[in-house]
Amino acid sequence: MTSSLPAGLRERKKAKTRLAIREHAMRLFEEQGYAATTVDQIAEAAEVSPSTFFRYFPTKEDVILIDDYDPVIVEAIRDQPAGVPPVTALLEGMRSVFLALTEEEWASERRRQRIFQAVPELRARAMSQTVMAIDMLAGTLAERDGRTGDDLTYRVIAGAMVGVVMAITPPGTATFEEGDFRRLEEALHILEENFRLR
Amino acid sequence: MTSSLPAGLRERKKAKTRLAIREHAMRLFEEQGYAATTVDQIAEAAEVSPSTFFRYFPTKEDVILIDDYDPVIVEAIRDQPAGVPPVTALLEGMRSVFLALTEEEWASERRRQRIFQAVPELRARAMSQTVMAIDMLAGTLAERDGRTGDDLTYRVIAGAMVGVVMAITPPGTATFEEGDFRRLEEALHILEENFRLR
DNA sequence: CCATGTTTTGACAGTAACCCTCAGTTTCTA
DNA sequence: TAGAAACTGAGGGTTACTGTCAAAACATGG
Repeated sequence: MTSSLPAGLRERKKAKTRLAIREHAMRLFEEQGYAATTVDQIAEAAEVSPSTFFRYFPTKEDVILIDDYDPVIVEAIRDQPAGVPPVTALLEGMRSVFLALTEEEWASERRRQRIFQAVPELRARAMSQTVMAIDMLAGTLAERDGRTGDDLTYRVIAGAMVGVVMAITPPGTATFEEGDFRRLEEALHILEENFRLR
Repeated sequence: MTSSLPAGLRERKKAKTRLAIREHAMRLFEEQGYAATTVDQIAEAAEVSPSTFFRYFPTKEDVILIDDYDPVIVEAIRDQPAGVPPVTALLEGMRSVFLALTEEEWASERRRQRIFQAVPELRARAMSQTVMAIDMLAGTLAERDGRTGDDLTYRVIAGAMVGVVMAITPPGTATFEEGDFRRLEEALHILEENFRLR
């Protein structure tokens, strides 16, 4: 999932530059804080010009906000067997992706999350990113059943799932990781039993 | 809900200034677009200095993002009779607030929403604001039952409700208004019937 | 190996949001 | 009515972000 075809020399260099910028940015954010770190500093540390920074990342926020796992989760959901109902397909898809992460990837993810939590501005954008995932998930679930993503049923299920994930992520210490899966399952059971209109 | 006690002269003048800034900002956003409108223009139109603008609103975004209805909804939920289950209390609380809005208030709300939709930056912040409402709703629901807002049950219900609201708000044309209530009820029924784990 | 076109890059300048300080004025309180 | 406290206006400084343009690095056909 990480290794891709080397394609051309140009592509490889680009990927390298991109990684260098992100790595140095994360380090500087941790050392000095997000606000105190200027784009110029990141650019200098990564040995590129500030304008190059903005060619790779449209905003300073994006250098840390970019999430690589969304497309992978979509794939995993698509791979669930046909009989599995939507909610279960969602849950199992997420589970399979997260369980496949290496310890290194978890560590990197935790670093990101820790920086998010400390900076309200970033937290806000991360949340809105999560909300946008509703569309994607609804589309994937609908497709599995030969329907379109406009179908209210799939939008509702995807929305509820995303809502629950956000709700059970503890406000302060939140880093969605392995142990949190048990809580998600518990939450879904609670929802199943308590979501009664009358 | 709009009229408050005049308190002192100072308070009244402050409220007036605040309203003037918001009104002129909305007008300019509609006329020239959000990005093309500078804070200086808004300040001049409202006849205050730019620094005064920032004393009333921490950022340019906040001038349009501020939502007056959250505390009102909380009140309405609190006012639901004791026997009513959480999901219904939520729904009925929202209904009572929205039905009480005057046509003028709906019009103003629609203006806000229309500007949101056009500007991705604002949409993002509006969403994250909605997500933050989960905490508030969970707390209110829990309190009704003599529990604390940490209780997973209430967090899950509030999260699912907020997720569903966001999911059924159509991506493009969205302005959450009167007719959308029927859709919310429909969505909740769908969730009730289809949220089965196996 | 070289000539061609495409992509990436860095320097520079400009705009606008945002923050701070310092007077001067207005409003509240005793 | 005097002093305290808050509000206001002006100006300056920092930084994120955009655009242009020429130079350099790379890919490709002969």
